[in-house]
Amino acid sequence: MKILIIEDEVELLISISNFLTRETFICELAESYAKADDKLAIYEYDIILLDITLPDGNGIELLRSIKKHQKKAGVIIISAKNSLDDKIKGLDLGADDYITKPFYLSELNSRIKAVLRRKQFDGTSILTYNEISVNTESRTVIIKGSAIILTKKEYDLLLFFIINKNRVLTKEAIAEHLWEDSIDMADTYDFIYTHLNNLRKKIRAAGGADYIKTLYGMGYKFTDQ
Amino acid sequence: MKILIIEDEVELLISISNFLTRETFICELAESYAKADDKLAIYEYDIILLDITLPDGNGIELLRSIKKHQKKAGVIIISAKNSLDDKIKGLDLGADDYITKPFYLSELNSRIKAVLRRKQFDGTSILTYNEISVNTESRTVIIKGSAIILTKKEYDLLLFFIINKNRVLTKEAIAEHLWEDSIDMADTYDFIYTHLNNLRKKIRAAGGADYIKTLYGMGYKFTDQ
DNA sequence: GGGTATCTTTAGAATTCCTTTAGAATTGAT
DNA sequence: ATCAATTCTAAAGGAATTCTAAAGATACCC
Repeated sequence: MKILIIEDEVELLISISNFLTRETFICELAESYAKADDKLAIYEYDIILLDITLPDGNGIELLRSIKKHQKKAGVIIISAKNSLDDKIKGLDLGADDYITKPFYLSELNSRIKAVLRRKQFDGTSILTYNEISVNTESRTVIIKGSAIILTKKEYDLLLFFIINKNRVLTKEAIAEHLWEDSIDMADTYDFIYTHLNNLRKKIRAAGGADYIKTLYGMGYKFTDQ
Repeated sequence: MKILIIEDEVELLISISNFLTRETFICELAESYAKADDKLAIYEYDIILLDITLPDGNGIELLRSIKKHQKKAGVIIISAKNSLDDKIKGLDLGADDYITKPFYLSELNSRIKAVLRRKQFDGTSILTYNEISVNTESRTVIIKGSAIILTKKEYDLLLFFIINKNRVLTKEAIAEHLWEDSIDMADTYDFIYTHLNNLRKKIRAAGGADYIKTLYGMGYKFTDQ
C-alpha cells in the first residue's frame, strides 16, 4: 500500500513516515504543495494524507485536484484543531476522513485501515517485476519461486528500486530515502556501494537477472532494458 | 454489523454512535437498562457495548442475560477507571473485552474490530497453526495434543502472532497492541524480549516448532517458512 | 594510451540489536 | 497481611548488520 504524506512540519512528516513504514506501508513525503503536485503527477497512491493548512498554497485546491486525478486514492485530511471550516469543506469535497492535530499515530493508523477497508482493498500488497516479487506485509522477496533472505537495508534498497523502476536514482536520492535521519553524512556514499553489492550478489545467487544497472556518474536504474 | 450501545451519559452515547456510524456500523442506542432490555428482546446484535456502571440497575445481571440470550454477540464492557471488580466479574462472565473511561473512540473502534475478528474465526473461536491451536473462549493453548499453561502476556502475545501470521510485526506494533494504555514507555522494549523468551521456551518445551522468527532490525514474524 | 574519477568487491571494525538470565517490583489470591 | 505468580528492569554476552577503509576494476576524457 502506497501512501503520500503532505505535511510541512518536517519532524511530524518524518515521524508519520517512520511509523507507517513500520506498519508496512510504502511512504512518499512531500513537505510542500509544489512537491506534492510533482509526486501526484507521476504516481498513483492508495492513501493520501493531506495537511490542509500548509503555508504555501490552497489545500482545498489541492484536494479538489486530487479527487479529480487520483480517483482511487483515499484521502485523509490533517488539520489544526480550530479550523473547523476546513474540516467541513474537506469532507464535502470528498475526503474520506479527517484527523485533528495533535493525534496519536495509532489513531492515524486505524483511520487509514478503516478508509482502506471502506475502499475494499484486499490488504495484501505485492510488488512484482518479472521474476522478482516483493510482499510488503511479510517482507519477503521471492525470486523464481523461492524466497531469498535480505537484511533491512538490502530490502529497503530493493523496494526503493522496484517502486522506482525504470527511473534513474542518484546516490543522493537513495541516501535520502534510506538514511533520512542523517543526511549530513553526504561526503561519501561508500555504504551504498556495500549494500548494493550485497543485494546484487543475493539476487544473482537466486538466479535473478541483473536489473540494477549502473549509470556511470549519474546513479542507478532498475530495469530489464 | 449491528451494534447496541448501552450508556447513560447521553453525550458520550451520541458521540460513540456518530463515530461508529461513520465507521459504517449500524448503531442502536439505549440509555438505560430498561431500554436495553427491550431492544435485546427483539433484535440480534453483533456487538454490544455495555456500560456496566449505569445507575438504574445491575449491569452484571444484564451481562448474564446477554450471554444467555444473545450468544452470537461480542460484548465489550465500558467501565469507570476504578471499578476493577466489575472488569473482572465482566470478563469472568464472558465479556470479550473491556475499556475504561475515558477512552479514545479510535481505541474503542480497534477493540470492536478485534472482537469481531476473533468471533469471525469460523465461529468456533479456535485458531490453529500447524500443531498449535488456541481456543479463545477458554483461553487455552494446545500443542501437539497437550495443553500448555501461559501467563496472560504470553497468551496475548501468541494470539497476536497467530492472528497476524506471516506478517512482520515490529516491536512498536506489538507494544501498542499489548500495552495500549501506556504508550509512553516507548524508550525501551526490554519487556517484550522477556515475554517473548518465556513464550518461546514454553512452546519449545511442548515440542512446538520455532515459528516466531526474528527479523533482525525489523521485528518478528510468526510463520513456518 | 595515460590519467583521473567512479564504481566494485572484500574484509574486518564498530555498532546495533537480540537473547538470556536473575532479581526487583508489582499484582493478585488466600 | 502474607505468599505466590506475574510482569518489568537491568545487565552481560552473543549475534547480525552496518559502516569504514582500502585495493582492484572499469569507464570516461583528453
